[in-house]
This record gives sequence, C-alpha cells and structure tokens, in this order.
Amino acid sequence: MRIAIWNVNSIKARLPRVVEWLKDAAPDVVMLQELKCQDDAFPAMEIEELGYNIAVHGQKSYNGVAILSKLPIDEVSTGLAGDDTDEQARYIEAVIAGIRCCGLYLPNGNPIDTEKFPYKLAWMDRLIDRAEELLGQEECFVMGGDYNVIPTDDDVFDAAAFADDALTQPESRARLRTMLNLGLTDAFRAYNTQPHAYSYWDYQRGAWQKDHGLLIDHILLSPQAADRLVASGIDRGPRGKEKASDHTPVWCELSE
DNA sequence: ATGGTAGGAAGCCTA
Repeated sequence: MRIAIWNVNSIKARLPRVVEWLKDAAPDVVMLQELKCQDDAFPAMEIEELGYNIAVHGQKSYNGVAILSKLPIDEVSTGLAGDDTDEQARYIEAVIAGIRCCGLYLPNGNPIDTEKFPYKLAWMDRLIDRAEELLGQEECFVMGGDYNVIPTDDDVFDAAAFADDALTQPESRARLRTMLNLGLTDAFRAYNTQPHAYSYWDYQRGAWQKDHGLLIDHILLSPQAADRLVASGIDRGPRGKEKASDHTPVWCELSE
C-alpha cells in the first residue's frame, strides 16, 4: 500500500495539479494539508471520479486537512485532543485497511517571539500524547504531514539563515526527536541518507530553481507499520509544474 | 537592509 502526504496550499487553486498527480502516481492513500477551504467547498466530485473516498476536516481560509483513499475509510475522527479551545483544523485520523492514518498540519510557529511559537510547542506536546496513546495500543499507524520542523541543519539549504526560525528551534527539534525516541520511524530517512533532500521550496527568490529548500514534510511510522516499510521517497515532479504548490509529495510503501 | 511570491478574503493575514 502506497501512502503519500502533500501540502497542496489551497485545494481549490491546486485542483488541476492534484488531479493530474493522482492519475499519474495513483497512491492508495493521500493525506493532504492546507486545504484552505471549508468542508462544503472541497472539490469532492472531481476526486471521487478518480476512485477515491474522502474524509475532510476543513476551515475557511486557513489550515484544513483531508484523507483520500482508494480503499474504504473507517473510524474518521478530527481534531487533536488536549485543548478544547483549539479551533484550527490541523488533524484528522482514519483507519484504512487496518492501518490508522493520522494526517497533520503542524503549526508554523513564526515569529518565535509571539504566541504562535508556544502554540506550536503545545500542539507538538499534544501530538506526542496521541502517539504515546496509539503506541500503547500497539496499533499499526502512520503519522504524516507538514510537521513544520527541519530535523537537522542538513535538512535546510542555509542553516544560518534559519537560526531564528521556529522550524529549527531546539524546542521544535527536541519534540520531533521525542516522537522518534518513542519508537516511531521516519519513513524517508529509513531509505534515504543523503543530506539536503527537500520537500518544500519557497515561492520567493527563485528558491526552486536554486534548490533552496527545506525538509519539513515527514511520515512517521509505528513499529508495526515500520516492519512493513519497503520504500519511501520524495516526488519532486509536482513542484516543477505551473501553478505548483510550494510543497511536493512525500510517499512510503508498506507491504501487504 | 529589506523585500521578494502565493493564496484567500475582502481591503491584511498566513506562510
């Protein structure tokens, strides 16, 4: 089963790119981030026509996550436990063919001297709690999406330029490492060791043309899922197209 | 030293 993640930066603006990539790559499951639309505005028909079932957790203008699946989608739940006042649509879970698929759009957290940064860290703590809970149940699960964390200085084109960025702060990195230390496996890193492999390139300053990117989209696997991991990669194709998202898909393949 | 681009909403915010 091939599972992909993609921050599309508006599903409505990106629909032609998404449709073309779904036809081309034909992943079994796709977890989307940054839909930037409400549930009723999600272009469901165009995607269902390609043979996908859909679970959406949308929000007007900002955030929004979805799961697309060729196989039936069960046990959908939205939102991340731990803060009843949090109204941002950044988390969705569903069970597909016995695999719990957790799609997330982690807060960016910039600038770090505002309330946005503590919100990011608190959100990560809640994600860690959820991961611990699922690990305790010994479930086969995948936690993937835009983590908005650059794991190491080798995952950014210019570490010095990002020294004060929320994506590289020790507090952000420590929380991501905590998830790995709990026993989760970074799917991409299990099969790819080369530094400076990116999943995001800014629209500004010709970042794509210069390969000035960041690796911030990650797929973490529970031990039961990692046992089935046979391949993982980054599909740079979509980033080079017209009207591209600033992110490109990351994928992993689990054996049956 | 600052602004560059993209998207959505509605005449600024987020990234």
